[in-house]
Amino acid sequence: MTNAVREMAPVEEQMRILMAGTEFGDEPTRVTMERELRARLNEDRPLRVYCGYDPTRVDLHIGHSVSMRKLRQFQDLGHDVTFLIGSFTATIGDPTGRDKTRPVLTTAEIEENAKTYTDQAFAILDRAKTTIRYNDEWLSKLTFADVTRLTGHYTVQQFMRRENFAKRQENGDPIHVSEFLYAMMQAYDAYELNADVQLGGTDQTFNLFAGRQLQEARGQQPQVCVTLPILVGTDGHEKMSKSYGNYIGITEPANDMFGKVMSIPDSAIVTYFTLVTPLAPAEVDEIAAGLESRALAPMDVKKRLAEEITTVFTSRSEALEARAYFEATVQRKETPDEMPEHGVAGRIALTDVLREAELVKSNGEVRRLVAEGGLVVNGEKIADFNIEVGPGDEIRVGRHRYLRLVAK
RNA sequence: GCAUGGGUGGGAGAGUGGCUAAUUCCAGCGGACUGUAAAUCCGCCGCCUCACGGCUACACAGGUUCGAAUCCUGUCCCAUGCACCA
Repeated sequence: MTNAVREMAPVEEQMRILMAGTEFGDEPTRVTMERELRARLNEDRPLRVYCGYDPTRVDLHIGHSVSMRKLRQFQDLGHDVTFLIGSFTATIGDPTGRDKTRPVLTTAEIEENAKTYTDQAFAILDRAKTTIRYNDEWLSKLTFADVTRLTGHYTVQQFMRRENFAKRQENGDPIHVSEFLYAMMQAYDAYELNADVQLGGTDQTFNLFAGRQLQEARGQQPQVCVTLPILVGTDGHEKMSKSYGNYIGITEPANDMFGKVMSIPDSAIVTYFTLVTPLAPAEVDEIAAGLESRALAPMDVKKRLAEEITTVFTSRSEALEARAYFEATVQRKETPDEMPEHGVAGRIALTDVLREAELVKSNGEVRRLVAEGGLVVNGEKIADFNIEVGPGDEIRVGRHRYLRLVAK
C-alpha cells in the first residue's frame, strides 16, 4: 500500500468536507468518529456509505434532505452510496400505536412513498452512482430464532440508558418491547450492508451505535457513525417538523419555497447554507464572515440562500422567477401579473367563488375575512361579503393569495 | 384475570349537571408594523347568508333530568400496577 498511487482525494481535504456541518452528542464521540473516519479514508478505497429512510411519510421537508446532501458529498468524493429504504419497518407501523402519522402501510403504498423519496433524493444525489436498497430484502427473511439470537447481542440496560426510554420509565409511560426491536432492525441493516459509514440525524445516534455493536459482535469492522444536526424550522429554533408548522416542503412551489426561506431568522442563515445548499464549506465560511463583519446585508444573503435552496428542489430558472416574484409582491407590494385563475359561467356570489376555488372552507370564513379587511377585489377592500363577481375580476385573499376570474 | 386511571374540537390538554361551541397552549387565518411571508402587537378560528335563531359536536349505545361533555348502565378501546406465565 505504501507504494500505491492514491486513487481518492487527499484525506484531509475529504475530512474537511465530510465533517462540515456534522454534530455529535459529545466531544469524545466526535473525536472517536473523526479518528475512525480518517483511518477508513486512509485505506484509500471507496467506502460503503448509507443512510436509511422511513417511507411511511410522503410529505418530506428540506430537513430530510440534510443527510442526502451529506451522502452526495461522499458520492462526489468517490465513495459508494446506498440509499436504503426502510420498507420492512414501514410494514410494521408505529410500535406504540400512538403515532397515527405512522400507520401500517400496504406494499403498494410503500412503493408509492419510496418513489417519492427517490425522486426527491435524485434532486440531490447522482442517480447513476446511487444504489437503492430495501431492507425487507433481508429483514423479512429472518426467522424468530434469528431475531432471538439478534436480541442476545443487547441488554435491557443499554436501551434503558437511552434518555427517551429512561424518562418514560421514570414517568411510568409505556415502553413497548417492539421499540427495542426497531434499533436492532437498523443495526441489522448496517451488518447486512457491511457498512463503513452510516449517516443519520443526531436523533438516530442510538440506532447507529446499535449497528456498530452488532457489526463488531459478528466480526465486521464497526461502522463510523456520522450524525447531522436536526435542521431548525422557519422559526429558527424548533426542529423542522410538520406538527410545528415550521417546515418547508420539498415539493412546494418555487414561490412558496422561496418565501418560506426568506422567513427564517437571520441567525439560521449560515446553518441553512451548510446543511441544505451545495455550496462548499469555504464559500459558506466566506458568507458567514461577510455577515459577521456586516460587509454583506442579511437581506441579500438570505435571497441568495432562498435562491440556492429553491434551485436544488426546482431549477435555477424557477428560482430566479421566484426571487423576482418575492421582490415584486412582497417587497414592493405589487399585484402579480400571473395568478391562479378560476373559471366562472357569469356573475356569481363571492362566497361561492371562494369556496369553489378552495380558498375558504365556509361562508363564515368569508364573512370573517371581510370583517377583518382581508378581502380585496380589483384593488379595493370590500365591506360587504354579499356581492357578486364575474370574469375579469381579481380577488386578493389575505396578503398573498390571489385569484383571477375568467369566463368559463 | 384483578385493581386503578383514562377516551374532549387539526394537535396537546382543561372542564365534573345549566353561566359551555366548550378555559388555555400550539398550529391555522386576518390586520398593523417591518429589510422579510420573521419577530412583535391586535383580532379571528364548528356549520348554516351577519344579528336573531337554528343545526351538529366532547369513544359508542341506551338511560336519568326541564336541562348532560359532565350523573347512571352496557359496549369498545387505551394506560399503569399487580397477578399468572414459557
